[in-house]
Amino acid sequence: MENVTIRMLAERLQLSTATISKALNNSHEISEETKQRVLALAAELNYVPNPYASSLRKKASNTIAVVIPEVADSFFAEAINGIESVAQEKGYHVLIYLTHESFQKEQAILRDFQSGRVDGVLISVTTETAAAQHGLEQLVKEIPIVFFDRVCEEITAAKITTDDATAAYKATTHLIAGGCRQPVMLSASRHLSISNKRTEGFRQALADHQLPFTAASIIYCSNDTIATHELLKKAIQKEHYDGIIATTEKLATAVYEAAAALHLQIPHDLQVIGFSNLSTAKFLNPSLTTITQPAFDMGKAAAALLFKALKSSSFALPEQQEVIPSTLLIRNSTLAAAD
Amino acid sequence: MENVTIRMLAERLQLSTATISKALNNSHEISEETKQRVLALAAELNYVPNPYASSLRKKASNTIAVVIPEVADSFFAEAINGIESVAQEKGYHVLIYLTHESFQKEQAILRDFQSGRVDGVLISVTTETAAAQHGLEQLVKEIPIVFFDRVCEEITAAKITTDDATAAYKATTHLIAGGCRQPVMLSASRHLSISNKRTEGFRQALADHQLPFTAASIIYCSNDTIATHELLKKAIQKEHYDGIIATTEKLATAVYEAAAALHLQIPHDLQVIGFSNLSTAKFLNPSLTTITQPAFDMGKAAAALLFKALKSSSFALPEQQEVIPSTLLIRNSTLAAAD
DNA sequence: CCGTGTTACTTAATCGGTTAAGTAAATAAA
DNA sequence: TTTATTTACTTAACCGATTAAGTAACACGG
Repeated sequence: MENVTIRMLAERLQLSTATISKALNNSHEISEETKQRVLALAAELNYVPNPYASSLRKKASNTIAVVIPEVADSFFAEAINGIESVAQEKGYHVLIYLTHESFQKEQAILRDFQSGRVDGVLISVTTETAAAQHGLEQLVKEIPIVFFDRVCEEITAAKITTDDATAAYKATTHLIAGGCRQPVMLSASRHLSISNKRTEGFRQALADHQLPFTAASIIYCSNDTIATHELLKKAIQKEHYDGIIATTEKLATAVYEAAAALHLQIPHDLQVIGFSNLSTAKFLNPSLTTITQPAFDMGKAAAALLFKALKSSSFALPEQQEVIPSTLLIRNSTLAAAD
Repeated sequence: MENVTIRMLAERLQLSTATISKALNNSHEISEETKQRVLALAAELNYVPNPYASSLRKKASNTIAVVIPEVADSFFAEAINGIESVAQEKGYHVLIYLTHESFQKEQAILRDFQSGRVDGVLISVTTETAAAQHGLEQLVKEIPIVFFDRVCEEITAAKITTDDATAAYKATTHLIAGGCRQPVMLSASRHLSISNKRTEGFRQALADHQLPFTAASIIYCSNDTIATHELLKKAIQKEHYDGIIATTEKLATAVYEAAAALHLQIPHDLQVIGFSNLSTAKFLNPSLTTITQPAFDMGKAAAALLFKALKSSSFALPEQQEVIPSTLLIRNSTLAAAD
């Protein structure tokens, strides 16, 4: 059986395709009676409109893109959840693209969006992304786009972030309160504003407690699990760190792995705080003190902002910013009590 | 600036749109020289073809849909990873739809696919889905579709599964070898073939070890976290289970939660095995013995199968089946040693 | 009774590509 | 030299919906 089209409905009912289209879109130009007849036949024949014909004509796809580094990170998984919940409610479709932290892939993906494939974009950039070289600047002007979590500092655009500097400051203070004198921060990128802000909060907390900030205070880790494991083991042995702030979920578990390999007891030999949304954090051995980001809400907020812009073109999207606070959840991988 | 179209290229080069189209598609009808001129101008003007125009005419969207219950489950997160890796390689786009275990949502989503929005579908059905009522039977005939993990037994269609019965049998045997005499299986559905197969493996293992299979041997849990928690606590207290097989990731952590609430020691009071892909399983307290499903590979296999069908229409997709084995990873939440 | 609106449609152009069918010129074969 | 074939294009239809513009029929106020 062929696909049912508007033309088929028109022929059956001896009406023009224009009438059918308008009837289906509940236009005031069409009589109640005709609308009923059209709707009835459409239901009977199981008519489903071709979205691409409609998109082509209307220049709107009812589709948004989500561009993220990976899904297997509970922050992004939860964020997708938030995004999808809003999109589904608004009748939008969600295309998903994984960059795997590759700036090249990210660029290729974004370039494609100039085709009009999507009405808007939600993006969390790769660790390699530095806004300068990027066509991002250009794209922001051409298509509604909302950055979330990993944003580009240099670009004027809509952004949903969490309070990274404050969170890092709190985490660091918490480590110090637990007796830590040699804290280190594991960072995933030198370029990302999110990383720099966390570094800033970390540095500030060290300064406020008269602890030195040196070259050894930050370790930049790659996305390569094995390399990171080796790097961590060597660094911990050499520098005798007594506290670690892991700024990504993967890095947090990497620390547990390294500690196990070096026979170090968490938290007595080494305190650990992770930026993580793992629902299993409290069941880890020992349970992991976390900076928990409001992933679901950030996803929702980003999507909501985007849809607001899509609805009214007069809405000045690029000026919107929102910061949703993270929470320090104190568990057994650190020593200080809650205050 | 307006979007660049094929017509604009045509006017600039004093050629017909047909020539431009063919040149861009590297048709043999076009001279090398003209192709170069077209490509050069396209690059210069940053031409990106409108996918919807092309989809409309070619009746192919270069897009697939992934329909799953949720993303915040590491099985599905990894599966998406596998799917996306294949899709990206083949130049396909991936639409994602979350059913949140709602059969109604699932139906609405699938119905939309009759519009031609996607060239193929990868689906893992909801816990509520029973094939019979479903329009699934119909859809399978109309559009290439591959079921993965949670399949519909009654439907003849392409399926990628893991060895659920065998895995459950192994898990049960392992519990029994550790001294368990009152094992219980936590199931997420009465309808799903995946659940029934696991039940079957469980039942068989009990029978082979002269243990009774009663109404209390299986607990059906809903998707409601709080209700599940209460249900679990009560059941464990009442029936004095000494071993639990949690058939979903969420249920595994729910068991840890319930055990903590009841002050039960895992594994001494209660052994636990989870069907789970959590990368943190080995860091849990105690580390969790898991049946680990090959999530990434199942995603890849499902996508590969789908693309094979999309490439050649003569390929008999509905007859394809593949079973990829799961692995029992023995850790500290159970007592028996590896054999 | 005439002009003005309103109602309920139809006609035809349009979105931006793709492709079957046609054509003119050049080349090869007979 | 004539016919057949190949090359490199063009023309125009088409995919399926949307929408600006047009129209016929009827109602209504003055």
